[in-house]
Amino acid sequence: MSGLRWDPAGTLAGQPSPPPDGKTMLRDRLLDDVRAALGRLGIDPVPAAVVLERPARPEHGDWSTNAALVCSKAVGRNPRELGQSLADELAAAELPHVEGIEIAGPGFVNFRLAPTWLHELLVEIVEAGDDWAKPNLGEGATVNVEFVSANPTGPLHAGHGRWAAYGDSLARLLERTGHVAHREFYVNDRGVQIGHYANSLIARRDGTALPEDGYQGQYIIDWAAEMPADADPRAWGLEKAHAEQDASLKAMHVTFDTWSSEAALVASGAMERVLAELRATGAVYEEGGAVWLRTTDHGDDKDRVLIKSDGEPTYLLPDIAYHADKYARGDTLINILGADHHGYVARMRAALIFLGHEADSFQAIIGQNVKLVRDGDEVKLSKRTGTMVELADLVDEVGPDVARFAYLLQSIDTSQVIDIDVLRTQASENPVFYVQYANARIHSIERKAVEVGAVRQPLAEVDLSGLTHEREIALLKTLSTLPEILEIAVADRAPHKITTWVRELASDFHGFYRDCPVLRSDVDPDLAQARRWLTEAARVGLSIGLDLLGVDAPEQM
RNA sequence: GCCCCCGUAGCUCAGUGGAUAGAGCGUCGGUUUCCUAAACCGUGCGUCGCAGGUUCGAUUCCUGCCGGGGGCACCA
Repeated sequence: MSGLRWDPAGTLAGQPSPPPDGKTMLRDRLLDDVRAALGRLGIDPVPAAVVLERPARPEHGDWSTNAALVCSKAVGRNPRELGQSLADELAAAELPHVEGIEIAGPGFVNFRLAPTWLHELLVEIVEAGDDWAKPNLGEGATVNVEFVSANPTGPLHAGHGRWAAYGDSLARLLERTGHVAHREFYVNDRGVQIGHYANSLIARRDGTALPEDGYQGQYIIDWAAEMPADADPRAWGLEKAHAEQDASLKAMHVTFDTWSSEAALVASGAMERVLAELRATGAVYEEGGAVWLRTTDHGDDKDRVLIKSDGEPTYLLPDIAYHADKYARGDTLINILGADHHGYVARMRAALIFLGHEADSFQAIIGQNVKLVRDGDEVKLSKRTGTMVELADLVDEVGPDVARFAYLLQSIDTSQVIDIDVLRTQASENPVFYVQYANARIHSIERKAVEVGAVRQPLAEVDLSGLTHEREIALLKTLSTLPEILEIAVADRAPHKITTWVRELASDFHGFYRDCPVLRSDVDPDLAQARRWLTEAARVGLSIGLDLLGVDAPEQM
């Protein structure tokens, strides 16, 4: 094989031009070829179930298709025999980069690719840099992501950190895939809890007994001591809680575009307007002195009260007004909620449908709760009882990177145990450092190169064909999966899939670093240049992955 | 009773329609004249909770059951 080079016209010598949209489309091209070959074998239409997938085992090649398994019944041929015909047909087509086509197992057709496709990929990654792997799935669609939304009656606790990390990372994922994300925090600065909170501050300031429904946390005592004598405890308390929460979130590198005040919304008359709108749909009725919404029309298991028989609105009514208002800041609403709120979803969706919104424009993500462990015992997180671990303290102790990575290690569907002692004392063996260390090693190579005067030649002048070591191939293969990982992660609302990928990438880089020296004197100069650029591609991958998690990529550790 | 999530290696968890189910931690052992050993390599006898069903094929989808967590207000 001759060396693969990048020429100024933007085509790869000896290879077809890359697709104009710049997407990594080898897989799509291969699938098209498979479908065309099936057509020539008389299979029409080709079932949608025919797909290309990555085999679990390397000896099964780089790509595999289930086509023969899926189609055998329809054409009355056994899968292996049909697979053989398909393999022959595809072999005759002499597809680019395809080095071998074999039939295996029950009838899989496996493709083995030449390393040239990975060399082409390397060029694509390096040329695009941080703009690589940006599939435009959203096409500019606006998405409102509401998360955390803790009551403004105290500081955030360590459990809130999970929602902060998850919500922000999901927003980053949406932004990378062609959506416009709007991060929003809803402040319930109205209602009975606020009264209890203000009264607790007053009691602590005056040294009187805490009211029955008061907040017992130490922070109330501290804050009351800070409160100026002439301050309005309610207004001051709300501002104080907001400032503390905002500071904790910023320490985690999470910032919001909008903090929405429930009190301001209600004062604007939005609640009355939304009630009138609901009445206009005929979905509102009175019974037992209360005003009800017929949410059972749209999947709820019982109707819900909007206005209690004492004339006071329930929490639901302002919440409906709020969600309706959010559509001004996003065509799709994503709400990230704790498991204890799952019952709330059906009634809210029903209300929004009555207001004319599409059922799937409101997406609730129900995350499982966080258990906090310290000294081997669970720490209950409650503002009321006073035992709590503040998010600010946790982040202060272990840093934002350790915290975010820990929160994003697992699926949001799994209840999570955060062991503070593990985060703190095992800091050096924490998975986040494993990934960051890979990045630090990349930069250390460049620092060393400068030190010894090893110049990196322009990519266009570098022969990449020497990149055939299994470590080099493994690293490139993992890089190649990022676009599809991104698609899956955003579709599943699953940032932890990025965490998994970035750990895999770091692992591949550490293996490469160990076995494939870049600057050592006994390395062939052409190969050394190719490895310099492979290192750069790895840097791009780590940078994109860590950025999606909101974790820094330090150049030195 | 009804609804949601989970049940995979000693522990913490990935994987979610494919061919012999994977990582990290822990255990035990090995690797360094030149880019950071925060690394690398080897070491795992797992009924993928149990039973049916759908499918050419199920840890993955469906149903039932068992176990764990969370909900089921004219509270928020």
